Amino acid sequence: MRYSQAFIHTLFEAPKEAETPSHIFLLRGSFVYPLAAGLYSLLPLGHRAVEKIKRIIREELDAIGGLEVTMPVVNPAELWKKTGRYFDIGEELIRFKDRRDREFVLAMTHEEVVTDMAKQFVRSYRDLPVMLYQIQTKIRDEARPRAGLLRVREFQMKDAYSFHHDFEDLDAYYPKIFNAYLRIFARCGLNSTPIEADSGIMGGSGSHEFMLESANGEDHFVVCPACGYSANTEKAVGIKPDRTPCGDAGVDPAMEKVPTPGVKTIADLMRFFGSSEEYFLKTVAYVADGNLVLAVVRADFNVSVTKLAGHLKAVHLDYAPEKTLFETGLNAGFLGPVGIDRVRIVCDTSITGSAPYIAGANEPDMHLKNVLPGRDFELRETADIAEVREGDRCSACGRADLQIRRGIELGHTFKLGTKYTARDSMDTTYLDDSGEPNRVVMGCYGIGVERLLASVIERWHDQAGMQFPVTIAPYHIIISQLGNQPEVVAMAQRLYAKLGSTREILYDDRSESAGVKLKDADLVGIPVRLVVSRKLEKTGDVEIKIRQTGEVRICPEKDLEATLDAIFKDLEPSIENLPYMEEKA
RNA sequence: CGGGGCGUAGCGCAGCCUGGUAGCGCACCUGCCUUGGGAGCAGGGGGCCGGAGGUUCAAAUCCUCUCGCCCCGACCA
Repeated sequence: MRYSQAFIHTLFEAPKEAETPSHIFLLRGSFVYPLAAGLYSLLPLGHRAVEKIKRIIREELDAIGGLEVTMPVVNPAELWKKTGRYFDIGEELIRFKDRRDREFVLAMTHEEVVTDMAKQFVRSYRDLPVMLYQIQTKIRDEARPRAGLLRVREFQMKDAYSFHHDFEDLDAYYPKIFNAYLRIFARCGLNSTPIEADSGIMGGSGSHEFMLESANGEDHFVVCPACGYSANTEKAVGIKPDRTPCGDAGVDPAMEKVPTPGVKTIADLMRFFGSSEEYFLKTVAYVADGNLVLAVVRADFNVSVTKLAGHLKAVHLDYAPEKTLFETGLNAGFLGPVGIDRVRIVCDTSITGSAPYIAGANEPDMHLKNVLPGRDFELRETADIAEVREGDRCSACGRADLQIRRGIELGHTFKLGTKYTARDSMDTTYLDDSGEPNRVVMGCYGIGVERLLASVIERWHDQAGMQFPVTIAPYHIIISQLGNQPEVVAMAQRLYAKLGSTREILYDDRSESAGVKLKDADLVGIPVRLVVSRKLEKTGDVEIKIRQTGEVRICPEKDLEATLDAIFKDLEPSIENLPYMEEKA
């Protein structure tokens, strides 16, 4: 492709809304064009890169028996009502009516549609297992799109669904998809970290998120440097250290009411009482599916909304409005577990009866000192509902302290089980070899395609621009023709014609100055740059520059093809030595 | 949804406080010239100053309301 015809319009300065590297370079490099918040057009360069990613995904999924389909984005609301998601999902799901007043939704994933398909066609155990996937537009009215392509409202997602005889069959299949994911990301040039993820209210027997460690990620996960345990902070469990003892051992003074006018926050209380965080109980009020719940943690911890929701099996969980508290006779800022009998109280496992705490007295401007769990209030319901912290000891091996990392979620694999095939959902069964009906068991697996492109740029860039891996670069080689002397032009065109039969070439034929051409070549990140200039033409040489390493070599034109073959072989990302999951035969 | 910031040419910005002919750099077009790191000279096109209402002889500028965009947080099948 000649640059002059390629619809590439790079920007010298980035639009001011762009802050993360991928966002800046995608805009500057003429890969994407914003239409509205979280809505982007893919320009030719961006489109080509995305198509390459999709090709890699298809190759890997086809290799494990996946069958590609395409399902509609517009779904009848009825289907979503059947599974309950119509009611469970908030404003993120776009709902509308057609001209005949029928209700529809714009699909954010396709569990309903694909299960409907399976219900129709899967009759016999002979039809299972089967894995169907698609690469299709997904629509989500995100509350806050951000960072260019990292979080958007309309995007292409590879979503895959597998159907199985039973959980054993799903368990046997799961490593295949897990390993395919590792290969997909590796082939795109990314070192992904699979972490244990929260499987939400569905319970389920397993879920992994594939993370790219990145300062611009929005997710947090823990890793144990000793045993390799890694999990989303929403799910991760650390060992909660005991408190340092204080007061006289064996003496448990009686509970005592202390006036604390206007002292509401833990920070204020620490100043007031002169004690550290771990001697306070932090009580937070939530409304879980319409019911008031108090969550109590030791104050050096924070409540994990995900863990609490999981424990309560709640679909909707939110902070309780102050009005609700007031109506129940409770006071924000002075909440505590003592003397409450009508409201459900969940205590974190960090709370033990071994020593007293300071807690809210449930009346305005009052706190209680020397509150002993078990004595002054009942520890009726205890669960791990606290967020893991950096430095908590690993609960898997007990040998090292957990580290918290930031990352971008590249993909998610999930043993769904029977949430969608259950009788009260899509009621999907098959007949086994003895003619008995059995429930189909499912898995689902997603990858955000444009996010993957943005992630590659987050990982592979420098000051000057993007540094694409050869596997997903929009072009393999850019020929920068410096000068317009007839010999130089002839040489550039000769290379363009010759190399074009085996590789994708972007031939910069513009009459721009040398500086502009070289800067643009760096910006758009084509992995190999060939420079043709007057000086080089005289000696019959071509300059080769490798974008990722910056390595430059001068190569005689006659050796060019062999040299490039070796270079490209070298640049191919490896899929060896990944943290593969063992596959059963 | 809460907090903060910003809307003036495709992009980056000045002008606004103190009302009076809408500007600069880059990009774009024409010509000459030039080709190893965002050249040079000359000429040129491009604006409902986000929108609506108000104050005023007069509004990019002052007032009110609205819409949009970005960042932080909340939320995220």
